[in-house]
Amino acid sequence: MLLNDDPAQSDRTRDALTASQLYYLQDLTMEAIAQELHTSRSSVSRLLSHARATGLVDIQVRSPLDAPSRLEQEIQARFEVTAHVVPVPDRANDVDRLERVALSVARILGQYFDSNMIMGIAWGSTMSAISRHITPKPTHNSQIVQLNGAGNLRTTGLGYASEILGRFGNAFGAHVQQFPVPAFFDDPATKQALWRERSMARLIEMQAMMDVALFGLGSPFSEVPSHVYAGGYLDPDDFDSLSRAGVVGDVATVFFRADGSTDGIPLNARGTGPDFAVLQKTPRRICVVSGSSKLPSLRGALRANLITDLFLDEGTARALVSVA
Amino acid sequence: MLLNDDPAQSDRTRDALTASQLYYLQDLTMEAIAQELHTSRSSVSRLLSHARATGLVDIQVRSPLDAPSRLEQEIQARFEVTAHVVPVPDRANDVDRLERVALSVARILGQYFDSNMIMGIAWGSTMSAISRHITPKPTHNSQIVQLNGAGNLRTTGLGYASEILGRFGNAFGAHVQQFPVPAFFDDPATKQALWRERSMARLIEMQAMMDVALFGLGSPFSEVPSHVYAGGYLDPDDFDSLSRAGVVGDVATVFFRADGSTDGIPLNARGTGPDFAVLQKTPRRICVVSGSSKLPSLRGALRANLITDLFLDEGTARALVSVA
DNA sequence: TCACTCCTTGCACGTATGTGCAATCCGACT
DNA sequence: AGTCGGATTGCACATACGTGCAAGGAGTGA
Repeated sequence: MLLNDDPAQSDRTRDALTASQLYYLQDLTMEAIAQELHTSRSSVSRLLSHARATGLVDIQVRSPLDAPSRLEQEIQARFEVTAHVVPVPDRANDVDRLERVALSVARILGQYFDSNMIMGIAWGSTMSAISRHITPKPTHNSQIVQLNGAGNLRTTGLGYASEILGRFGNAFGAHVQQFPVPAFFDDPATKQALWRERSMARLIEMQAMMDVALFGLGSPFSEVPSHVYAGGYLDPDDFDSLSRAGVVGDVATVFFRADGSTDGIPLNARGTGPDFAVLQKTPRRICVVSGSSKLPSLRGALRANLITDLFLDEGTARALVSVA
Repeated sequence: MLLNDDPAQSDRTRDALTASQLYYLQDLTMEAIAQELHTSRSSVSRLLSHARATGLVDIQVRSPLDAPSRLEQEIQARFEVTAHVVPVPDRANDVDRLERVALSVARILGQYFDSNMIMGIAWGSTMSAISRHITPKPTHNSQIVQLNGAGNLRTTGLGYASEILGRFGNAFGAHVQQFPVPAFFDDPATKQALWRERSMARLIEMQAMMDVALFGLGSPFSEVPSHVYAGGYLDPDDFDSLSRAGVVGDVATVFFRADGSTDGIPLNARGTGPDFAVLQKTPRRICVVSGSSKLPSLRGALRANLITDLFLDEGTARALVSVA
């Protein structure tokens, strides 16, 4: 679970460190570094890639705090969340868009997570994309908690969700707490019963102690349905039920309406995601959104006060503030 | 004094920020960025240079804390200071060596200085080299204090020292407190008198409140004499006096012996640097050394407990620990 | 000891990046 | 309006960099 405890890697890491110092702190060329390290230039190139990929070298882009973009300022003013607008050309398709937002988040995420922290994470296409790109950062005594179950009629969901979880845990050297339950129970009573088990209670308790929550948004009725809605988690009856209840989206499979309310939505009694009350107590709640099809969902999440830090692509940001 | 208050720069800075995000967070090529920004690739290259030079982009090389080099560990163990060994090939000449150590320090310095802090800085060839390369970092309500006077028989020293001070102040957006006195008075009584002036007292008081001190080392009797010893600050009598007193070096024109003591060194009564007692109360005391000719001086400074963080080139580090 | 696999290295190539230079733009002063 | 200096731009070139590939090395198992 730890990062560099293989002693064989130690030499490589040391060289990577030296190369990084020479390259990034002293502006030598790779050629010159190769000479000092008695190796070839291409090896140095690879060493530096390695250094960046493992977080030995950390490149931050810091908005000089006085100059957040106009969009970011406006979002902050209107919704009281810290916005990070990711520049993405409007002509980009939804896949690129998601990928680019996820990549940016993955690079920045380390700034929000540190030793002795607990981070809750959801699953879905957004989280999956992020997980594939996180820049590692070594931490101690930290934990990753799964926010909601991932099993469905076809699979236990353990593979998919735990792959995501695992990448986060690995990148941060954190202990991973899986949540081995289906996304939705058939019978609410089963959920009630299971929740009383001590093993589950422990997990729920950890969720209540999260320092950071990281999640995307689901949007059931848009042209580009999210993972939950396409993955066999819900059947037609469920959709009807959501539709009748006026649901516009979900966070970690907890559904909400345009006004942010969740009460009386039947599916929530069977779902496994954390009550919004739990999320609202979490100090930092990072939401990642790409593509304006998620706008209605985003507005609802904002109304529900689920978000403290919002990452979104430029087009969606513009759309968000375009209405009075 | 502030960094980007020229509104004309604002566009450029915004573009630089966007380009940086695309380049460093999304791994686009400059070509692709040029298209998104509707400009030429070379302009993007220049924008990125600009972003790096102004600290918009911050590249850190973080030793994964479990892996300081053997040298760094040993220095830590033996002298109780945090060591940062800068890799420099042994065959490098003294000028390169100084330049490379200074460059490294200049890039890292921002990590030690923040808003609401006071940093005391000395002058000399080391400090000058550092000042020429500092990566800017915006801070608020911070101050740079000159540690010792710089005037000599030929000049008031204001030009040289204030150029260094100015670059630090500029890089951090900090207010600069100059110390407009000679490095050494002819008559100790003049110093006494001046120190009672309120304008001076205020400055001395600020020194006592420093959060960080940054200084190089002087070494009077080595083959490569430091700035103080070559710059017309001392006459032959002074040298004799230092020699007789067993002086091995100075910090901010305060002289000390091999055992770190300063008492009874006549020149100190006429010098303008801060008492070691003042330095010793400063939480962080960063010393930058390059070239093993400064070894005796460094040992003395270590004995005097003047240093909490030591930056030095690899050769000097090896020499430092080579003696039992 | 040999054969096999997996990992690392250097080479060669194509692409990406930095930079001198000339053209152009912009603001200022006459 | 006209002219001048300084800054900014794009081009073209030289250099620096990333990466597929084949060769070599280290480790493993028969």
